[in-house]
Amino acid sequence: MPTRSSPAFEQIKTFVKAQITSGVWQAGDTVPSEAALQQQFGVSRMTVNRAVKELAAEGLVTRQRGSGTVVAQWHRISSMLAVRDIHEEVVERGHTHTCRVLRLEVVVADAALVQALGVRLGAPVFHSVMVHFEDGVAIQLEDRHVNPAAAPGYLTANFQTTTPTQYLFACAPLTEARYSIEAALPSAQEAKSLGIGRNEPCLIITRCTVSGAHVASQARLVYPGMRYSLRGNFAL
Amino acid sequence: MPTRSSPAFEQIKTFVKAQITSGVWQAGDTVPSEAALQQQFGVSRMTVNRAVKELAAEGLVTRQRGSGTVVAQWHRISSMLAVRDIHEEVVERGHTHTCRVLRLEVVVADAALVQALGVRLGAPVFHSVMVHFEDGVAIQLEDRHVNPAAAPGYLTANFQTTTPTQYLFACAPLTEARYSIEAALPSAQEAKSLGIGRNEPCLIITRCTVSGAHVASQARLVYPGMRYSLRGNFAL
DNA sequence: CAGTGGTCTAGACCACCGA
DNA sequence: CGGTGGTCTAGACCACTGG
Repeated sequence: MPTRSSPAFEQIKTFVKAQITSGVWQAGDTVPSEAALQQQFGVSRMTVNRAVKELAAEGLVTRQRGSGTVVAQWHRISSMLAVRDIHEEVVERGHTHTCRVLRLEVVVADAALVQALGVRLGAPVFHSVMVHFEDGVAIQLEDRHVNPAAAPGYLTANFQTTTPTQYLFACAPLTEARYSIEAALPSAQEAKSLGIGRNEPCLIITRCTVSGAHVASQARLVYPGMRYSLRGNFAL
Repeated sequence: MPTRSSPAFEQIKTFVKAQITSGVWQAGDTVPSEAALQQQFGVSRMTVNRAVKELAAEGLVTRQRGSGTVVAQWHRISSMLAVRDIHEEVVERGHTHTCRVLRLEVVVADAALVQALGVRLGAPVFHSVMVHFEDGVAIQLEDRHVNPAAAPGYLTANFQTTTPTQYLFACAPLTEARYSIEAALPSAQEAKSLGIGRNEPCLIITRCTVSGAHVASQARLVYPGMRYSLRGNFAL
């Protein structure tokens, strides 16, 4: 299966993976040392090191300087859950993305915003609410608060051609983000804006992005449960 | 020459990250070539290569053989969504995990199971339904179908001391998984088992795990929306 | 064509672990 | 102490890209 021209380090990785997935090497077993693999494959140690280092990064094995490499206890099957720009996502599916801006305003920071954005109580904060459509169907309501210090021109942006995510990325390079994913019912206002019933469960992503010293933005993204799901897969 | 405080390749990575997060290098800008960085830092090319290669793996830059390295258009906000064992998860939070088995039986494969598990129509399939409690509060209903070819002893396992996830990990090494996350209402039976209202939205994870040639198991995990959320964070 | 990244070598020194 | 992995060098050849 491995192509003849596949790099040596890939062949070593494939070999080790095969030993693990076939059960020849069980969880907890020690993997041959770099010196041993070097002999077995007739390559330099750097090449073996790269192969095993990458397997460790993938979580298949754990390494201990001085003691050795062992097959990881749990082959953690995991996958990158990426939080992406909605426009990109829709276009990638071959559909058309449109957007309707419902609010674009300045509000005064209350206690919750002080906590979330790190601004002073009563300080001005930008607020936008918009609905994103995929081929005309509402799939996301985006309720966002923006720290003016991170994006002073936010209110004058053209959100017909640029999404808030795109705009914020351009003027406040991302350094950190936190998010949570939960299921809940939409508020009456949200249900109306999305054109769904009040009792339709939604996937709600709350995302807080940090750019350098500022918390740039906090977004509440509401997805109708019937129209959206996150998917992912993973293979060894 | 390299400072003893941190490896040279880490210092190079830190430098490049700083240029990106501070906005000196914008998305789409080309990053200095390996030869240039090699000169700048006075290290060998292998060291520079490792640093930039890892940044590419992290998604901060994209590399094109022959043309060069550019700052990635979107800094993916992403996090590992791991397939984890619920018992581990609860214990890690310092709480007590208990489990009530509602069903443990053999069923006959219908069309949906044929599709999901790759068994023949009418073939026997193991089926288990259990509720997991965190400090006595129901947080997950696990409805699982298991391919007997992957875990012949499934029905005789003691699920008071071992979770299905643990059991399957041990006897069917994982090679592949697919999942989807969505928001939906529980079925009447599920609501009753979890002790929640029929109208309480739930986070539903459907997960299909593959071990070698077999699809080992398909699980439907129902989390009461009020009691569970997925969280993640990301930092450059 | 010259420049880029992808891979690889045959050494090397170091920090760490277990006996 | 010998064995392990972590890092690094100063070369090298290759495949690919661009002008």
